[in-house]
Amino acid sequence: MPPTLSLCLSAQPSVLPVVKNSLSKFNRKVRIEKTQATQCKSLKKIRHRTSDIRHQKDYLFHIKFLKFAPLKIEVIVLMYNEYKQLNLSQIGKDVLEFWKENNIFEKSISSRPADKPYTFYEGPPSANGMPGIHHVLARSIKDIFCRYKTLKGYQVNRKGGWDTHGLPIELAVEKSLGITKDDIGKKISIDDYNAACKKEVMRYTDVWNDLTEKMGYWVDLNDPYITYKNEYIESLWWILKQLYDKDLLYKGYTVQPYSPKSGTGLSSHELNQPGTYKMVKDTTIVAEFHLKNDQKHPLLPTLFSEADEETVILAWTTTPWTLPSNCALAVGEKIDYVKIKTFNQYTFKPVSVVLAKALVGKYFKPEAENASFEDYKGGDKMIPWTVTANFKGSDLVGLRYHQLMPYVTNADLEANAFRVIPADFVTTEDGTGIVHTASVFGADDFRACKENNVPSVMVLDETGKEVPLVNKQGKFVDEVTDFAGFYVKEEYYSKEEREAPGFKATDVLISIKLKTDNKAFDVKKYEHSYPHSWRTDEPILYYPLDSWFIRTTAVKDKLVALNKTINWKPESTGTGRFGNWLENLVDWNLSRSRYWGTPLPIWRSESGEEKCIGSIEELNKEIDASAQAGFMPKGYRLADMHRPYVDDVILVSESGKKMFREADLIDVWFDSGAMPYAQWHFPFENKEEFAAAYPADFIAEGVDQTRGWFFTLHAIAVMLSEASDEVKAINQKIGNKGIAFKNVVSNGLVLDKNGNKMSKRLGNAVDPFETIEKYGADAARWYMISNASPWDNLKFNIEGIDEVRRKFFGTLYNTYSFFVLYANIDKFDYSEAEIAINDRPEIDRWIISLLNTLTNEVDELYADFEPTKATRAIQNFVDEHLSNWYVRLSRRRFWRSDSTTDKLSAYQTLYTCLTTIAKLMSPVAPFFAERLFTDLNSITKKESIQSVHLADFPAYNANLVDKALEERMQLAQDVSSLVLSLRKKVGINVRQPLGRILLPILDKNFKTQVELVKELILSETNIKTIEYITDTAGLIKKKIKPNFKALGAKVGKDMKEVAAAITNLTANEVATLETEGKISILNTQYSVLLEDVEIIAEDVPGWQVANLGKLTVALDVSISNELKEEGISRELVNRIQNLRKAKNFEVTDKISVRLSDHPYITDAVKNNLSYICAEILADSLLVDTQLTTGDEALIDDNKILIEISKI
RNA sequence: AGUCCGGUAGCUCAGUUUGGUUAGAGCACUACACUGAUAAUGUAGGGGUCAGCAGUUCAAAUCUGCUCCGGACUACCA
Repeated sequence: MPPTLSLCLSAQPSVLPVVKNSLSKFNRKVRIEKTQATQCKSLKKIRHRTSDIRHQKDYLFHIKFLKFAPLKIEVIVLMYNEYKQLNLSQIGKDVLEFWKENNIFEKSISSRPADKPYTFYEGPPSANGMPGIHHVLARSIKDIFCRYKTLKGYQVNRKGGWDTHGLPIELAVEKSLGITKDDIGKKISIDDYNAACKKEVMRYTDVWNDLTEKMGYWVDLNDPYITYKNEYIESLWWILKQLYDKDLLYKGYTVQPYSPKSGTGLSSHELNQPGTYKMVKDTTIVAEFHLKNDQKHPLLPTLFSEADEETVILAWTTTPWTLPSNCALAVGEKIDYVKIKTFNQYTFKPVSVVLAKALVGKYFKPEAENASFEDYKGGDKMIPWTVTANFKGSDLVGLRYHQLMPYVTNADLEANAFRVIPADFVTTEDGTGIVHTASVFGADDFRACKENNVPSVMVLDETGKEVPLVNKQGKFVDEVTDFAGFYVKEEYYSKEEREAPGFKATDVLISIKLKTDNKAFDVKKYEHSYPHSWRTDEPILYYPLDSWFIRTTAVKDKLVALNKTINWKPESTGTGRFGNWLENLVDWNLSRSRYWGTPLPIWRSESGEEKCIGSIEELNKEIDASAQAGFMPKGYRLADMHRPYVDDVILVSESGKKMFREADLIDVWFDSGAMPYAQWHFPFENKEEFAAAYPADFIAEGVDQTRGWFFTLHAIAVMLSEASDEVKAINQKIGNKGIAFKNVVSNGLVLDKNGNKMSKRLGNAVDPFETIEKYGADAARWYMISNASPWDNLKFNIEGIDEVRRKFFGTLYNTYSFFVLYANIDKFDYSEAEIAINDRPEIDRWIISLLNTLTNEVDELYADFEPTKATRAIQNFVDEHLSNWYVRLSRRRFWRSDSTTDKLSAYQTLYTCLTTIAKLMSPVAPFFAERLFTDLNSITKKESIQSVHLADFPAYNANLVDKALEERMQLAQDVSSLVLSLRKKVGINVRQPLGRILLPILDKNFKTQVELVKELILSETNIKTIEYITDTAGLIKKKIKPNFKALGAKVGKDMKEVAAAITNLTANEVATLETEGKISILNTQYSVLLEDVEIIAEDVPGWQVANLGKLTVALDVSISNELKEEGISRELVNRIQNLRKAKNFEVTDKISVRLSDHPYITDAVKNNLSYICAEILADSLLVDTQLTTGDEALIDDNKILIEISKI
């Protein structure tokens, strides 16, 4: 708001004209706002200088009239805000207040039509950790495009949200309460535990809200969705039921990391905790799998080429305890394998082994190759060997072998297991190039076996259920007779047991047995990294567990196809990382064995009857039925859908049996992926709101969410587009094929300035609050956006923010300051009629042309989600064009223009530039843009909007774009730059006028162009005239350069010769080429045309010459007497202006001047008197031979005295 | 290990899609100039094995292959 000038007057209303008249001395337009009686005495203090006003925020004057009755008058002074210096941090705070007081965010939504929505989904943050600087980046990106679309006239609702479930919260609670999972239900009730989770999850809500506000992120925090709310969970249940009903939700078996000590599965997230992978020394075995010699297989004659030959396949394992469960051997189809005849080192029996060719050297000594087999005696160190066959992995596929450790077998196994299968994960880096596969103890193994229909080695437990050979405590089952009850991992035994004499690890016992049985080829200790449970510190097992899955593979093709309709920024993430991931999609494992999450709404009876509940209403009905059957209290209602309460609900099956809830929770990613529906409590409420906000036009998150939120959003949307009639109907209505979002920006990481990941531990994390407080949110945002594309990692350097502040905001602020300095003096308030574009001078039309080009460019870049390029374009315009050229050249027009039209044109043009820039930059720097815009608009009231964020995006007017003008202005800049550079070279400064410059003309257009910008060049460089010469005068020395691109196609490999020939053309030959348009070279082998070369005027002999590309400028450096005097006059003006400034005169003060008499300057002063007086605003200038007072000044080493005084 | 991104001046980044011979900008540094935009501005300068190697080509920062380094995600394996 403009500052208020309060006047306390003792006056009758009739005195108002007098007051107004007095106020006019402030040189300001005034508007009287209101009057009020008060006590005052005289009018003395009204004679304040304008400069006092300019730098003050509040103006309170106690003006006293003696004669009249008391009267208070509040006066608004119409003037633009001026600032002593740029303080982005303060601007941020002020603007924030302004937004709050005036509800600007709400207005930015309500002022746009509801039938033109632009839908944004907020990926919910988890408020159980402190926000970091990377959140500022991520949220800036979200904010930018929402603000941009608002400017483009869309209504952009942004519902906030909180992600509240999941392991990090459980961990934090356990840490703060000092408990472990085992204590839940013992030391602490599950009730209290859940309450603690709810509290924990919103722990930093205030901090987050504070950051959201301070960084200028506009999102609706009043009514956020919260994933732990019953309504939210109910929507999730509804979705799950839709899937369940279409058989897309099923119970299956999968291999997961498992901790036997704590009896729970671990997520991959838990395995990625620091310190879980440790180096351990394990007993490893290369086992011999004896091939059956009575099978039918094409390779059999090769494998058993000799009578009684015992042929085995070698496979290595670091987990010998899995060998009893071996069910297949995996080979790489493209890998080369060999059969080698040799002896077993433990039993000394002859054997033929199969292994990868590349790994032979690992097991066989080169010097023993083809050694004598007859001379070998058991125990010899040199074991002879010889290669007897070669084949590919694909040749081995299908071979059957004898079960290695036949504790458990059955007909299915005998028929379908114990054979060689192909697998893509097999390498020849380690082992033998053949992988021992125990399907239930390895994820890869499990998958490979499934693909090849290999059954697992399992036993039936007491309930008749199939279980692996290792139980959940990590011990072998009874069926593995030799090792029954033994822990498979040494670490599971107690310390005492391990230290007891004669203790041997199970892996060691297994090796001994295999050695004895002639089934071990090699046994060694091997050190490798292996995952451990972060909770118990013991090695984990990969173990098969029951899990609930979503059958995403059923819609894989649709997922892939629809992904191609999504606009990914950057594209490579969508096609590469995300696309490949979809191509290799597996079913989504939804189960988690935890407490704090969304419970799976499935109840089962012991006999396998199942019910999936899709709403609270449905649940209540079932509870009532169950109460009827006596399983539940009558009228029971579930108050909180979390565990343990939900587990108390027992339902009744069709056959009247008790049904208990499946204990699992669902993956928290399902929570966030379901937000399009659950945030509206769809389909139970808000159906219209949902339909109006589906799918999202735009989402943005970190690239780490590719397989997180981006995937779950996509997967759920596609699944529902198939499974839910409600969603199908809405999709049909809005023409959605089944996607959840149309545009997605995946942003990279924020690293520290050395490229390291930020972490509290390393102490290199940047505090966002500190940064915003110190530099302002705008500078931080602008820096992060302009410095690197959102998807590239950002090396965050605090100095870069400072640079942005100085370089961009500083320049823009200076431009604004420059504008208001003169606009306030001239009372420019844009009340005058708009000057027609054609009546504006060249330079105004030029900057307006560029401004329109910029507007168009920035519009396109924002629309294409390229904020970095947009900011760079704006920055370049402000620095290069607006400040460094337009303002610099137009300076005089503002403070001393002979023509009022010209001056007005300058004001209007610069005003337009500033307000347009404010709008263009407002999505990225919302605070500064707001201040810039309102500071200008509040005075002119040109636009009837309260905030820049309520503006329309500047319209692009193609008619205002004049490419020829832009080109010739570039020419003017280039010529000026060359002249200034020549002046520098010869040491003649710009104040000394010079007579002429010479421009060689290369084409007709050139002269026309230059003529139009001639005045700008002349005034910028202080030159009197431009002359043109053509080569006909023979004054120009030319240089000819081959145009390689044009010649390349023509001469191909003779390029070197041709280039040399062209470069060596004589001046005459060049002239011939120019006049005739072609010339033959290399004995007429080639004919060179004008477009094949570039000819530039390189030099004008005898002149000072400079080149830039094709442009050449020659400068006449001779100085006539007249020019010299003019130069001296300018020096004098300069000294006097310095004095004015030193004496703190106002820019507008008129002065009188007296000079001492000095022969060096007297004539110059005489001959340029009117010029000098006009420049320095002098009413009189006297040369006074008697002058002894005044200030000394030096002009070209001549000392003079100058005395100036205000009139 | 796989997939993806990146490696250009001391620093931050353009340029690579479509190959063209002196590889640019800003910051920083050095020198000079300017002094009514002045905690501003202008001019000039130094500074590069375009990560490395090999190939294609008359010509490679740009295309191809391999390698190295950094990062992310996924997987974690005999």
